[in-house]
Amino acid sequence: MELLNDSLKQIFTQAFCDAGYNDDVSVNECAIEKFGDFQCQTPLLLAKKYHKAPISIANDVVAHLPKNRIITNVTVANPGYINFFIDENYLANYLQEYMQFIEKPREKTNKKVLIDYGGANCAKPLHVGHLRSADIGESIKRIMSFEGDNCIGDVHLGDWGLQMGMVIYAVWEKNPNLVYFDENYQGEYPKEPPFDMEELKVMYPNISQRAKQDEQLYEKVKHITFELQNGRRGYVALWKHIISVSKKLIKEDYDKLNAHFDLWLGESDSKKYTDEVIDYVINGGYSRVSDGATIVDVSQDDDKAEIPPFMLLNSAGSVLYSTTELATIVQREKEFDVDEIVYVVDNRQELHFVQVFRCARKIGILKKDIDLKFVGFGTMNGKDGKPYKTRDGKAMGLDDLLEMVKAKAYEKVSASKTNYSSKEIENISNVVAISALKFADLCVLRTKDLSFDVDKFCSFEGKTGPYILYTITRANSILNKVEKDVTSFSLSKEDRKLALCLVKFLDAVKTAYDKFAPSYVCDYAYTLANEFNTFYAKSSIMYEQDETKKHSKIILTKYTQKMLKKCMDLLAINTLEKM
RNA sequence: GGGUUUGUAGCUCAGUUGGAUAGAGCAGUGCCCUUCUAAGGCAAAGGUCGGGGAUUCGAAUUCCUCCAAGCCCA
Repeated sequence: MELLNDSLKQIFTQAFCDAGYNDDVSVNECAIEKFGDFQCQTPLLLAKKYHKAPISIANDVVAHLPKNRIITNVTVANPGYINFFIDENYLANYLQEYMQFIEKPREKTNKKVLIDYGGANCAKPLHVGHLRSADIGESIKRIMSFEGDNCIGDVHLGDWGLQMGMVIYAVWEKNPNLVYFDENYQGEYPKEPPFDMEELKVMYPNISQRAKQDEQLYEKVKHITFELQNGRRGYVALWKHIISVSKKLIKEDYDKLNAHFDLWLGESDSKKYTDEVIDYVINGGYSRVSDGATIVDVSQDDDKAEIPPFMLLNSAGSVLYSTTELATIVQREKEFDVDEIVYVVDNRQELHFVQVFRCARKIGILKKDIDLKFVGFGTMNGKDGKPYKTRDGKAMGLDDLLEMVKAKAYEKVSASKTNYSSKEIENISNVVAISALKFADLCVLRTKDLSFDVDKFCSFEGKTGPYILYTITRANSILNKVEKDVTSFSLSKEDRKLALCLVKFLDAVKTAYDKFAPSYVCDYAYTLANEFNTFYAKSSIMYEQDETKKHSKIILTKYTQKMLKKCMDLLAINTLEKM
């Protein structure tokens, strides 16, 4: 279908052309509502080029506007704006077509995108820092899919670090007689892990805490990790158990946030490509040795400041985080044949990724020109402006936060609605809590740091997730009480604002797509909900006497409900039928 | 020290390639539930857009400079 923006642009381009101005024309929303739905500011931009007053250009153009059924009530305002409204009959038809159009799946783009947005560490519980990556990444994946890209989400677990050594130590401490610790053991290791999920949960925090004060313990853990990475059989077997139990735990947490990954790979999975990468770099002559470390220079002439070299191997000859990252890119090309990789990670990692990306390009290890995108997000800060920590200096656990918000929601639901069963109250408060949390996280522009504030996440009024959910339930409530299959539709003056808002959905999604920023979808959802609530308060729908008017209002209600659900789906936030 | 990001209402944040009167939410004020869910609606109030300079018909937006903070690298 031809979108309104394109039609408008076409009409104005024609008019400018006929009036003798062969230029790029743009049409945007009118800044002042009473003057029009849209406006064209192009005369202001052309004044200099044609040495003419913008107002006279505007008048010229208006005189040449081609006949059409879209634009009405055109006016020219100083110093040279062309303001106009959209014809209501046209809008009514357009809206109906539009609602059908967005239901249909987009044409596929042939672009295969891998989105890296988990980053949880095995054996460590998720904390508030993981919230943004999961929320933003999942939404970006859905937005890109909506626009037709073929998306794969990878959790990219941290499964190769010191925390693994800590857990192995904890297992040893509990039972040093297990076969995993017998160096002479040659046989098969047990299939069942020697611990369950609940036990695993406390192992890392316990040892981590103690290792901070106990240097001997810390050294032991480091040694275990070293032995694990060098392939000690018993440790590797135990490590596999830790990974599998850990994945279940982590999946539970991500499920709560509605973040669903297609791939459950970790840092260790790219291990098989690291030797190849190292050979490629060294034999290709791309590296040099500096202070014992093997590095690759990645600075460019046009850099304002010198970008530090990419480090392939440290002075001890060990593989580094950056090397693993490079190997992961190679893995993603070989195994998944991706065209683009999107990294949804904390802004603070930008330099690291710039080095990795540059190194990958410089050494030419990739077969095709993969688009490597750093999509950084701001840090969750405490009220002091520094990365958020609880009183005992730790990042707040995701579970603790969830419980707090849920308790607040529970209080609210059970206080206001007495006729709900306890099960319903439980379910409603759960969905409300998650929506509050996710929406608060998503509605701030991705790149900005955001201040962590429990009260904000617990707020259910105003520009919040629950407000959107509430609006949907209000619409549902009406739709459940009226005749549903109405078809006659015409727009009255008072309802045109809601209709105009509905047809802006695709613009919002497009912006979100271009900027990798779900906040534009949040913004749109809020504006639409707000518009609907105004419409709701102003007019009685069930009791409307005029049949045509009533039918039209029902259809608008249905459209709004659908659209809001669609937005929430793109944000990966669950909605409710009633609350 | 180098780089980078940010500074907009009391607080948290929007602000399209420079455009008309800088917008929301929260907090606070005043209204609106015998009609569809008041987690709502309406109205008013709240601003030297960090300071100063430059560019021009026109700057929160571009440039320069200074101030303050965060982050990364050393």
